[in-house]
Amino acid sequence: MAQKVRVRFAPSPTGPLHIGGVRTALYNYLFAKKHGGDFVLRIEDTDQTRYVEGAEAYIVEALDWLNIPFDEGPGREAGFGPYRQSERKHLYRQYADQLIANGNAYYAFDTPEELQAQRAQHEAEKKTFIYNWHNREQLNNSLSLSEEEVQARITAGDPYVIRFKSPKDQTLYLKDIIRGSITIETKVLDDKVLFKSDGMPTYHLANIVDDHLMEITHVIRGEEWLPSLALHQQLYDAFGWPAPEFAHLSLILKPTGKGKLSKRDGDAGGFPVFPLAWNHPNGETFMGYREEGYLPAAVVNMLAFLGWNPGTEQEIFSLKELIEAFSLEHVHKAGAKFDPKKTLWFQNQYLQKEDSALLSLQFSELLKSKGITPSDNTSEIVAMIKERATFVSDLWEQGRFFYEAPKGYDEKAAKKAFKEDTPEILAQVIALINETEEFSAAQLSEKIKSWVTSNEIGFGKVMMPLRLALVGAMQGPDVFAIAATLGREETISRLEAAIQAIS
RNA sequence: GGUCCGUUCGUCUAGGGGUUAGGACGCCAGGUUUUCAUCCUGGUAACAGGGGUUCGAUUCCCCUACGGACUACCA
Repeated sequence: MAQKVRVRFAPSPTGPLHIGGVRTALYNYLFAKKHGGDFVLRIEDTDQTRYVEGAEAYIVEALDWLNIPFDEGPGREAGFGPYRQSERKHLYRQYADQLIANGNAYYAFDTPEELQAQRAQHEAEKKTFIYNWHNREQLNNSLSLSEEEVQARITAGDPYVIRFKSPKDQTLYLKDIIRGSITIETKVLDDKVLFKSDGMPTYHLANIVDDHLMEITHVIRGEEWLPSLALHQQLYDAFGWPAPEFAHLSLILKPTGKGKLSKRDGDAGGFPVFPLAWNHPNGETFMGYREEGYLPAAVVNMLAFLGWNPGTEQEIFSLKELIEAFSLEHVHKAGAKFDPKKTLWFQNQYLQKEDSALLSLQFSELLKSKGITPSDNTSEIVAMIKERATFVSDLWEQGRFFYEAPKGYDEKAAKKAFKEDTPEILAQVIALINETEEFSAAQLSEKIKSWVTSNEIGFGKVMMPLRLALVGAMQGPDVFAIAATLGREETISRLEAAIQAIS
């Protein structure tokens, strides 16, 4: 079959996109690109009551930030639109009618209250209420009522829904790319509502109609849809349409404890659960990977490996490599616990790979926010300290001594490094520095080291106070490199300050 | 409760009838760096349990346990 691969990501705009959703989008994207296909974004907003302002824009922005943009969707028309189900409203009714006409669906007049009462009663008797073959003749629908009465009630404007007529005795053999074959007896299925009394289709109907109309070839979605697969397959059959292939992704679980990852886990564990920060209209706020300083490629790489693996031992993958290596057959069946520590590791790997000049642009912004004018050599400074950082924001703690003289000295280190003879030694170092023609790390290193050796002073007595005087703590890159970057004048000034502080 | 899905180191996972059950994160130890981090080397640690099938099961089948999803005129 030479049909072009078309997949869709179909979120409901009820809030921000959680990383589980992001992963579903990512797998869809990777699959589409691997097969030279299209990645469609469809907004499933058939439930008007749950619509949240800004959610759709958030989804679009998140996918763009992550570099997994959709080819088609709201604002990116390609002949299959509109891409919001609310804008496709007029399409669905005729399909529901078609199913009634061919005997696969029926009208039901039961009110929500009546159904609620049925459920309550069944529960009291420890039974499960299922609306299907076993009781639909006793309920209020076009299967139990006469044709005249049905017509009369519809004409009178009685509210009704349209339900799928699930067959009694059929065994369904369903296929899932990840899970293999699944067997279902239709007698346990209920007659799902396809069309609501408010004139909107439910997810089930809209989903099948849209996937068919949009020529979707592969449905890659969350595991929560697995129980609906039987219905969906029956719907395709009832319409006489070829069904797409299905792949159900397992869920992302909490790092500790039981259950799936929820938006609250982020606050509890101190890690983001959303790609972008989100301010809910109701006042709730959630942090995002972008705002916490994660690189989008790191987030994508981490997410890709949550439930999938390439079958090799490589773990760092560019988006291009992911597309190349991705396959649904290698998606793990079991749910994966989310690991914030591993995410940090991915972030660290990507920061190290990031170009220092590029990072220095962001670091410069950070410096400005602290009232510091970035120097011309910011890029070289970043190159020196980035291996100690995981985020751009770490660069400040790792390199602040390049921009301001130490305000004090680490107590423990000072106790160890600053001795009685330290002022004398530092004074001699200053003298040495003044003699150095070219103030470079190499020259400085050469000069001071040979002086230490020939005078048998001991490296600890020189190097430790030197570092402490320049940095304020026992950390950072090579002391001579620091001194060279600081410049002759600043270096001497800091050494003099240290002498002052000790004496 | 019912239906469906799942179960390999603490975590993400590879493997798949005969392997010293491999890698990564984390953790621990050693080395390099006269600091710290990096880096390198090594270590720790797993086939949920019970029955089959088989010469042989971690791998195939069944049961149990545990985990998860679903069970709305939500998606």
